[in-house]
Amino acid sequence: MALSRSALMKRPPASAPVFKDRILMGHCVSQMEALPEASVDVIFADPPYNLQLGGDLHRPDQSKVDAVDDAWDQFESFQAYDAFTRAWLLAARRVLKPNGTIWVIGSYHNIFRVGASLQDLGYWILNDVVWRKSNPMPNFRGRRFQNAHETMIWASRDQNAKGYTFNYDSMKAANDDVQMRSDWLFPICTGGERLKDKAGQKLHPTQKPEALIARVLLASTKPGDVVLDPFFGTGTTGAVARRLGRHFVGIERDPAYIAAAEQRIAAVERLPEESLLIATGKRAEPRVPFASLIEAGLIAPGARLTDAGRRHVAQVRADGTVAVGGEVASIHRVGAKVQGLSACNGWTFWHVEAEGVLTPIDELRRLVREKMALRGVVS
Amino acid sequence: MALSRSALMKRPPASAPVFKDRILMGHCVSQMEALPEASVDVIFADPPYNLQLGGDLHRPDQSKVDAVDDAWDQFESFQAYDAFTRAWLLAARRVLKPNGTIWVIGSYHNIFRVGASLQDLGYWILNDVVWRKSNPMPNFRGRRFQNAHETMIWASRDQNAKGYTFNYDSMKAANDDVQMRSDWLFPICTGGERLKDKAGQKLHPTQKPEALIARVLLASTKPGDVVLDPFFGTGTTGAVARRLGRHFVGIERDPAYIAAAEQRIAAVERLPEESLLIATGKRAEPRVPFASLIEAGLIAPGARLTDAGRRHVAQVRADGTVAVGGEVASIHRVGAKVQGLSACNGWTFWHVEAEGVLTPIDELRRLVREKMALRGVVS
DNA sequence: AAGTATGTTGAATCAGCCC
DNA sequence: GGGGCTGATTCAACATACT
Repeated sequence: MALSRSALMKRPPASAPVFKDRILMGHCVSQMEALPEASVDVIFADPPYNLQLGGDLHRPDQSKVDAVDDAWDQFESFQAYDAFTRAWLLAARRVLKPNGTIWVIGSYHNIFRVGASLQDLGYWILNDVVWRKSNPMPNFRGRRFQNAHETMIWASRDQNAKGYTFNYDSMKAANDDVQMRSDWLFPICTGGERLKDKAGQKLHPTQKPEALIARVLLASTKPGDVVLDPFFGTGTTGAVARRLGRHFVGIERDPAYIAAAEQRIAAVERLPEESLLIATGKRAEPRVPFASLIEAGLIAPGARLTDAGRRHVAQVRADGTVAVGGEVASIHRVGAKVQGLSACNGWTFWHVEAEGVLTPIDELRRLVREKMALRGVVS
Repeated sequence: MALSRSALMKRPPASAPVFKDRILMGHCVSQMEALPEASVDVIFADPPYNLQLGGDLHRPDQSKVDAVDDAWDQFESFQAYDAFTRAWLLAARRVLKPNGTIWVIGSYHNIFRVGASLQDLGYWILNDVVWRKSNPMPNFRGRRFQNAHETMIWASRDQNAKGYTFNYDSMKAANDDVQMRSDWLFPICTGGERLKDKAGQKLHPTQKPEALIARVLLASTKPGDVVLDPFFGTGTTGAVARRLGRHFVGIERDPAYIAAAEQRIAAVERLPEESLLIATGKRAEPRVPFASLIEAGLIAPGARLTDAGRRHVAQVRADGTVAVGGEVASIHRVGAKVQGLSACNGWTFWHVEAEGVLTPIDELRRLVREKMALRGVVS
């Protein structure tokens, strides 16, 4: 057999476009419609905010605030903005893999409409995440609270999609060993990170900080995943994806932005492989049937298991089940039964006694796993 | 002014609308329709969130989470929820004075629909304000980010209403003389503040902390103003309004909640005029994720950490974990591992080397904290 | 009395795999 | 695709009991 199955599968069909690590010029809806169905793992979208600014805004010293007044941010009405939102969210959903997820960032001007459209189209919200800006623009007129945050919505493609990527252990380890919360603190994009034109003016009005996108991708993608950004702008998503060993697809209408993004991304170096590994917890450990402990000779059929308080005793049977009284079932079922609970982790509940010392059977499982790793059974 | 229980229950005569400091029993829409037009200064609304919970949820210790499964939170569809939302927002808008404002609190389950409806009905959003919970419930299954905040929308009755109340200087003074931001940190309502029944069970499943409502009223009302709460529950809004010298109108369907609210409010003493400023409590030391050091550029992915004696070396990964040998985990876990201990403070154990000098990463954490303090984002 | 250990609880859309 | 089994998963406050 000359060609392995995996080799065959890796080759893209001749008809499918090679679209990874490319910027597609054009409107986001038509460009997404041209992409293969179910082909991207994550979408990060920073759509127009539909800012409705009245007149010009001036600082207390009378200098004019450089507002977002680009043509692409103007919509005639909420209805027009909704129609646009639904169109691109629909096209995005087709491109997303069944277990893919989407992130959309916005402010109070547009995020409520985006969130409602997401729900209407069948997406299932997983979290809303607040980007707390450590250095937001002040409210110059003193008529409102300082607008110090933006909102990101993280949603799966379908309500019942349970297999989406969330690097829980990685996030927790990076956050002092407590769960990562839904409010994140980052500075806005300034200084050397902010792209400027030759005149020293900012190239894009709403360039997002790379740190923000980095946490998004580290949380919800694996190395090698494909990340689509339908409002690519100057390519922050592409730059971060490349640095983190993810593939990107960008869609952008403005050739000037595309040129800036290409130059920017080309200068990005991918981090070395070993810096990109993701912390994994117990969930990623290989399964070990309890019977393996018997087969490995670590526990003999007929041996007695007890809980830490020696209140319950179970007898090990040759087939990997255990018995308490007339009850014969798995270590988990029996552990639950004797405690009157609906569930129980038998690995941590049951112990074996040797010379008066109790050892949790989870310790024996660890030994089995070590052996498996040595034999190369487990990659 | 003494409030008797019978006085609280008295319905206002239709001819002379004396409706201040009363709880009206009934459905919020019909009760609001019976109120005079343009008669209240501020509305604070905590509507049903339309949580769509699946099965039971258990904590890791097998205890069952007491879910919000009350009938009033059940809606057949998003469409049904939208119809309900539009109905009460419409009735609320009629009751609101032209320069009045409305606050609505919600979570990602409902807040996007509320926000879109507000905009559709002609309200004008002034801010969205994030309530950051200092002690939120964890995500027990580790499948998402910890849901650590709720969102409040603050809106004026009309786009062109410029005369709404915003106590800018009061807010700024209460916030160490920097503008009050749109993200507020408060603990959830527990302990002595949480109303309990005779059996010691919580009286209401979603009682809000008084401190949160107090900041809302101190920001957007003047003493003597009338505050309407169409989902009065156990009367947090009424209690805070009375304490702060504002009038309230409550609407509530459940007689048991009304009885509890009456008793609660009757026990509240109005604060003396001069003491109506909020006290701000800052946490001792803000938590800094190790990942923040990477995001701040103080440590690069791939950098090497060593202990003070240079006996151990760990490599920093892009996701905020570190690695020694095959072990990938937090700075704390890896520090414990290499020393053969069960625990370790990674902040003081690990160092970075620059020009031959070892610096504990705790020093870098200190720098991050200083920056945060300078920007006023600690609290 | 002061500190330590243990138990309880909160607006929650909270599994993955094999057969 | 459905059914069944395995076995992984929590943070900050507050309350209570005990040393």
